[in-house]
Amino acid sequence: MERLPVCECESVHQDVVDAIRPQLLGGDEAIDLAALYKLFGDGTRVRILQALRVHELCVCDLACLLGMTKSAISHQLKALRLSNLVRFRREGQNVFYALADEHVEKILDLGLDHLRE
Amino acid sequence: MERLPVCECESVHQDVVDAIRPQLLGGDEAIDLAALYKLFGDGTRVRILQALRVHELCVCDLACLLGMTKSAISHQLKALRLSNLVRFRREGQNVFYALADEHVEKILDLGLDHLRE
DNA sequence: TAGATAATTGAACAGTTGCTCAACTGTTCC
DNA sequence: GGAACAGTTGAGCAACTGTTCAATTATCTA
Repeated sequence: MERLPVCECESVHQDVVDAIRPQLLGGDEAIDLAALYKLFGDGTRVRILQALRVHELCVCDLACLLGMTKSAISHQLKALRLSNLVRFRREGQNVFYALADEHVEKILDLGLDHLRE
Repeated sequence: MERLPVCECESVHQDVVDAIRPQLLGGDEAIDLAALYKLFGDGTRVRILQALRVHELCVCDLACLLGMTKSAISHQLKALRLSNLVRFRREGQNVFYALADEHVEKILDLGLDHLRE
């Protein structure tokens, strides 16, 4: 546990800072949260997730839909898979992907709300 | 408007893909959404935003709280400012930052909900 | 079994990102 | 005015990211 935020300033509002400090996100928690949002922070991944809201899709479908190579799509799906944002099932030669839970949809909607003000 | 997603696959589920295509996010919209989430996709920025939920803070306070230089904090605040996630007011030598609206808090909460399952 | 297609993987490369450092602006106080 | 401090800015650099490419795995069919 690192803790020693030496401040370079003189007149900090010490009371407020001290009050906030215990409420701050732990280092790990901040990193986990950032890692989650990082996955939504790429145009390709966002379009994949948005497409999967409508219907489960195989890698081929997604590649076709987004006009990208299967390899590129597969790499992104792997990232989404590792963070449990999507789930998948194999059916013959195809692997179908779907959103893992409704949290993902809520996050997408909230972002779109903000953009559309 | 680019449109020519030639598919490298043979047996795509064409009906589903065609049905989804019009519902897909426009290129710009996907990029804007990703850009928004990208801002939440960094540990420093997330900690800044989380701190600002409690009380408005000056750059110095944030630097002290996070144990980082004022320069590093200021760079991140600039990014948050340019996307209207925070607002600021100058008071003497200090510049106080605060969350721009409650959308930001909602997004943070939704992410934390997901992490804590 | 061999051949075809779907999907995954790892290395490599260009582009991006976040911090540091030094220089600079803006405000207060003497 | 000038010193002191808060904050901003731009260049530079190391670390990270997303795509491409080539090779590989997995499944189906003949």
